[in-house]
Formats: sequence, structure tokens, C-alpha cells
Amino acid sequence: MIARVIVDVPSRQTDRPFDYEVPQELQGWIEPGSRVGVPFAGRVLQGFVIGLAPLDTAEVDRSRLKAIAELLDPLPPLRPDLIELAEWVSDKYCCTMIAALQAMLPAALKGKAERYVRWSESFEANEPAAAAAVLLPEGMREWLKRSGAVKLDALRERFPDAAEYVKAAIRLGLLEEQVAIRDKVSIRKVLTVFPPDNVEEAEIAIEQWPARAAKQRDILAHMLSVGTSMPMQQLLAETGSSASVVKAVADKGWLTIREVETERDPYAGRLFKKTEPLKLTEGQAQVLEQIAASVHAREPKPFLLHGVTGSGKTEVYLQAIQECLDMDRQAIVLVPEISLTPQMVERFKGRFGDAVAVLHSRLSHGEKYDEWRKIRERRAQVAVGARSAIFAPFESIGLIIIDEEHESSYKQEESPKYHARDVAVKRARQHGAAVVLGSATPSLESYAAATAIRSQHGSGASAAAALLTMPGRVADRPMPPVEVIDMRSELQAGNRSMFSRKLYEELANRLERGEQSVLLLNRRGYSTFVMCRSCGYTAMCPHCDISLTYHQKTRLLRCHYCGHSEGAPAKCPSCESEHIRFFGTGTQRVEEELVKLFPGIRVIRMDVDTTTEKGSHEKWLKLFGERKADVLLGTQMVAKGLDFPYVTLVGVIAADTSLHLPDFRSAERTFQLLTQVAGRAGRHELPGEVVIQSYAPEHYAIQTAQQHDYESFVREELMHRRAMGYPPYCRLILITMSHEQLPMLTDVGERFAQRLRDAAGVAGVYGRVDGTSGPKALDVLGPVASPIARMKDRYRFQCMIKYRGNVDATGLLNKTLQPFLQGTEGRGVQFGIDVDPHMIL
DNA sequence: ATGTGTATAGCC
DNA sequence: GCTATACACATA
Repeated sequence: MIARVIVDVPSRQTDRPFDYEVPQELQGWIEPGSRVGVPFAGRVLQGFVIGLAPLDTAEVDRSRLKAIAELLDPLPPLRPDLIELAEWVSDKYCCTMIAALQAMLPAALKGKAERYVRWSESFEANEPAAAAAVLLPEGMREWLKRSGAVKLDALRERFPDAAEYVKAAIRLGLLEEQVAIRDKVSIRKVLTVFPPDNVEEAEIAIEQWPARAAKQRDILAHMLSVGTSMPMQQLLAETGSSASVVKAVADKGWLTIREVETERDPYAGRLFKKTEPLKLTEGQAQVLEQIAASVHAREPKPFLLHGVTGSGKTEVYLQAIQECLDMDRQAIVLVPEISLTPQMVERFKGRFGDAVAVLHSRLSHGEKYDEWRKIRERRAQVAVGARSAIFAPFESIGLIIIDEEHESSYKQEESPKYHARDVAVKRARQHGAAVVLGSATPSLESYAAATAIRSQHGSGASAAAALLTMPGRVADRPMPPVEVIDMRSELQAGNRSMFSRKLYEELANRLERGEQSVLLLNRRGYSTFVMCRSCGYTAMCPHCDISLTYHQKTRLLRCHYCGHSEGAPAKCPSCESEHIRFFGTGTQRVEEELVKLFPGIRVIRMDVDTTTEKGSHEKWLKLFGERKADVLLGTQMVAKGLDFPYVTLVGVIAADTSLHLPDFRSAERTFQLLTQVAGRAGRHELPGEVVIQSYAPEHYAIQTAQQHDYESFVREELMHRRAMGYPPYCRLILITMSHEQLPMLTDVGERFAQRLRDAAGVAGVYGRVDGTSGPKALDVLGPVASPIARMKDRYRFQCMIKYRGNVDATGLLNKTLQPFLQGTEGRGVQFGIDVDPHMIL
């Protein structure tokens, strides 16, 4: 038997299965999905078995075939459907198979090889004279014989200058080298104390316990009164005793101490109040009925649920999931990372209790691994999590929900650069599951897929979807009135503050009434750079074409892209002027002004500076929820999914900073942000109000957001996209190439682009793709210098593939790239491919 | 002939 | 990505 193995080498050259013999003792253990250690180019690497085959089908000669060295898990961590999905991902997003496979597993399972050496008993037995003659540093011989296999690192640490001796001993055979793959984290074990089986006897023993061992007696009595096992730590805390005392009782045979496998539970000790299904509004009920019907029919059908903010989408999700669980099938709920707040988790845990596994990036590797195991071992039926939860190892998925489907956090920016929405649609097809894409502001791609636009052009990013709408808020609460303030006329009227008179007034009102406000600063455009006010010098990264950002906490300048950091200069390095200024974050400046205008105001500031610590995000929100602050001030993160009853004012400081970025989605992003943040006001009894400040109040993205008019926005935006020839009227693939030397890069870039055009020509699809609809076509734009023209000391150029209609663009790209990289032409040039890119910048 | 450095093919 | 290998060049 041979196994086809994908090895853990992130390179296109090794991106294919390698054949290995399955050794006798591992027959029956190894299956598709197993994680193994295999010898590869003179070392041992982790790999994944993606298939088994008879020995005679091996692609290389028997003599060249090596055997699998190690099996890493008793149960294969990948299910067959996930292997198939990985193949689909690697195809669609032009990434390596290993990158796709790794994306499906918790990081804890990315094992690395560790080297060991051990004293060879057999060598010593066969050639005792030679063994005795080998020169080794003082004490090493004894240590090695005593300790069995020792880590090479440990050996080096203990005998720092022994390299030559050790190498010689290995060459001779006196020391054996071993390699094993070790995981980053292991299953957590907790010392646990068990009470005695025979309670009566123990009670008698307590009566007769020697008086001078009162502490021991107390511990046994405590264990008896509790009656169940408990962690050692807990016992010590409850009795105020020490471990040696417990051990003494155990040695007498009255208690048992054992290591017990446990889970790291990030929500341990938290009680979630059980909630019952709420009565649905008519709109909610109709939507639920359609989704439930699809779940029951096991139809792999996508729905686009367009529900205004506050229309009660979450309750619909909850009840749809219940339908799914009743059929003994499982459900995945994706939420944007940023809105994966305790509030959100509480709603799911409250309804489904322990059946919920929560997966998000703030968990430690170990915690994530444990939540993942809960799913694989069928102890959880609902996975709630960010992007990567789409790969939750369920057996039979009935429903996949993507909340706030327009969020850009569903697109992974590293390889594999997948979009969770598209993966969801594919996975749903595999399982016969329904998909619900929910949003108050659907992405144009999804909206186009759910309406006629797609059928006209056949080029939507997602499959055709059915459109469901919930136009009204729960309890018929009105959408909050939105006022747009023209900041240009504020300036004309002599107001040079960042607050308009209106916003100032409303803030003052809220303070007086004891109500709360949310202030949003559209962060893009503001940054924390360093500039000299005499000569205009700005601090740049020496490795990347990007300005350094200033971190107040550490007083360091850091590069966002490569991590380079340096001390902040006291005077300008260029002109020696003292007038060098460190511009703080935008939110910081707003906070300063708020405090100046409203002395005594309690402000919670949420931005990257204040929320990097684990749990800090939750902490601030909790404080705000308890009304311990008057204003919640922040960047995008305050716009998402928050729900506080006393928030009656939402202010947007500068609505249009994101409007004029050179990105075709900038209007869409602005509209989404404004609509979402406006939805934070007046969700409960108290009516809400929204104030938007802008320098471009006539822009359609701001006008339509003011009217809460999604349809009008989409109509206008689609016209622009069509005129400019942008998605959803075409599709894009961004190819970024990088090299240390510019001439080499431009040369290779030109040649590769030409090769692509030739390939498209041969396939008969080469042609201009612009706004007008037409037959299928593919165009290659560029190469041009990337917006960040140098990163980590490498120059960057990019090409854009633009295509329309049913063109296999990724296939064409793969077929062109493969031979290009094989040959000597593309030497040293790194290629990065982003299918359906989000960041054009 | 032997050592040191550098480019690169092939990894099963 | 990494390593063994080949080849170039210097050293004795």
C-alpha cells in the first residue's frame, strides 16, 4: 500500500502529492486525512495523506520509495469532504494544496520536526572497544545513557562546545539521530482529586484521625462533603491548604490524585441565561419558513437575507438553527471577527448551551484546538466563529449562516486568499445545506447574484441566490432620523472645531439627560505618522515604501508591513529642527477635544491602541453597557453589531475620509459603514438620532445612507461599476510580483504579462473588458508598480487580470505560471495571486 | 588533492 | 522551503 502525501513545503514546486510506502505496523491506521511525518529531502516533515493506492501504482520506482516515518494523530484530523474542499480552494484561489489544508485545521496542528539523539545500545554491545574509545565531553556519556532520547536543543544547551564530538559520534553510529514531529500545543491535563469510594469507612477514619494532622482531616472532610472529584487547584483554594497535605491524605489511600484530560474553556464559569424562542414578526416568520423549508429539503440553496438594522435577523438565525438541529444536522454561523462580542456569543450559548463551539482569533492556540475537538468529537452541533469556522469539521451540515455578509473580514488577506462566503456556498453544495447571507447592506456581488444582473452577465462571484427581505424593524421602531452636516459651511461660519454646532448641541443634550452617545471616526486617512513641520520630512521604513507609525505606549516608530521599529527622534533627522511632531491617532485627538469641550465627560476610546490586549475589547463594551461612560468613541469597530438600549445619539466625525480612496469599493464601504453605525441608535424604547459630518454631503453614498435607502444606493453604484467596468460586471485577479532588483522585476513582469496575453489569445478569449456587456473576454492590465512599491527590501509590481463571462481564468493563470516558474525565466521572482481581491490598494 | 563558497535541482 | 550535490575557485 502507498499513501499520497502533501508535504508541508509552501512552494509551488512541491505542490503535488508524493508517494510513500505505508509500513506494516501503520496499516489500518493511515487513511485519507491522516497527518503523518515523512522523510523529505533529507529531513522529516509533516504531511497530509490525501489518498491511498496499491503499491504498483506508485509514480516512482520501488527503490526510490520511502516509508511514512510517523503517524501523528490516532484519528485523522481531516474529513474526506474537507480534502475535497481543499482541492477546490487551491484551484479557485491559485494557492498550494498545503496552504489550503492548513487553513482547515487549528494552528495547534502545525507540527514542526524536532531532533533527538540517543545512545546506541546496539553499537555499544557490538563494538564495546570502539564505543569506549570515543572521546566525549565530561559527563556527557553518563547523561546520554541515563536519559534515553534527548532533544538536540537540550544537549546543545548542556554541552555548548560539544558540536564536533557529537557529530563524530553520530557519524560513527554511537549516537542515533531521531526526528519526531511535535505539535505546538497538547491536550491539557489537570491534576484532579477524587473522593474515596467507601464513604462510610472514610467517615469513621475522620473520627479517629490523629489530632496533630488536622489539616489532612479537613481536606478529607471537605472532599466527602462535596462528594465529587475536583481539580487540585480548586481544592487548595477552597481549603487554603497545600498540595503536600493533599498528597499525604492520598498516600494513606483516602483520596486518589490523577491527571485528567480537560478542555480549556474560554467561557468557563460564565453562566448563560437560557433563552426561549421569541415570537416572530410576520416578516421574520415568512423568512424563517422559506429557510426551514430549504433545510428540510436538504437543498444546497443560498439565500440573501436583506434585513435592515434592528429587524431581528439573529432571532431568525436561532430558530432556523433549531430546525436544523432537530434534523440531527449541524450548523455553522459566521460572524465578522469584530462583532464576535460576548453579546453575540451570549445569544447563541443562551439558546443552545453547550452545543455551541466558539472559534475566534482572540482564543489561544490551545483554546481553539479544544473548541475544534468539541466539534470533531460531536460534542458540539453549532459552530459560531469568524471566517475560518467555515471549515468546522462537522459531519452533516444542514445550515450555514453568514451574518453581515458584506464585511471585508470574510476575505482572508494571506494565502489561501479565500472568501468565506464563496467557500460556504461550495461547502453547502457538498453537504446539501442551506446558506443564509444576512446583511442590512449586502455586498454588490451578493446582491447581483440574487437579482437579474447575474443572469445577464454570468459573472457574479457567488452562485445564484434567492432574495429574502425584512424591511421593518422589530416592534415597528422607526429608523433613526439622520442629519447630514456640511462641514464646509461650518468652517465658513467660523467653526474650526472638529465638531459641528449641531453635534456639539446634541452631545450636550445627551450628557444632560444621562443618555449615551457613540462617536465614529472613519479612521482611514488619519494615521499616526511623524512629520517635521519645518521641512516636511516624514519618517519612512528603510525596507518598505511606507511611512512609519508612531506608538505612544512604547514611544517607538514601527513599520506596519515588516515590523521594523526604531526610536522616535527628538529632532528632525533631515533639517535638525525641533519642530518634529508625532501625530497621535485620530481618536486620541477627538478625545482630547471632547474633554476640552465637556469637562468631566467620561469617554471610552476604542481603537488599535486600546484593544490589543486580550479581552480588552469586551471589557470596554461591558463598561459602556453598564453606563459607566457617556461616550463610546472609536473606529470601524464601534459600528458593528453593538446593541445598547441607552444609546440615543450616533455621530460620525468625518464621513468622507473613506470616500475618495483609489479603490472601486470606496463608495460601497462608506455607505455600509454609515448605514451600520446609524443602526446603532434607538434600537430600544428610547428614540435615536444620527448626525453625519461630511465635506461632500451631496455624494450619493452619503445621501442614500441618510435616507436609509439601500436600493437607490445600489442602483447608482451599479451604474458607476458598469461604466467603469468593475465587479460585479467583471471579475478581477491581482498578481503581485516581487524581487530585490528592479530591472529583473520589470523584465520578468513584462514577459509574464505577455505570456498570459498569448495564452488568452490561444484560448480565443483575449480582448478588452470594459463597462459594456459583451461576450466572454479576458484582459491583462499592467504590469505597473504596486501602490506600496517596495516591501521588506523587495520591489513590487502588479498585473490585473480582468475578465467577464464563463472564462476559466484561474486555470489559464495556473497553466501559464507553472512552466514560467519551472524555467529559468522567472528566477527569484515571487508571485502572489489574489482572486477577487478586496484590497486593490 | 583538499577545503570553502555559491548556485541549483530535486525532493516520493 | 531545505538539503545534498555539483561546480567554481582558492589554498597547500
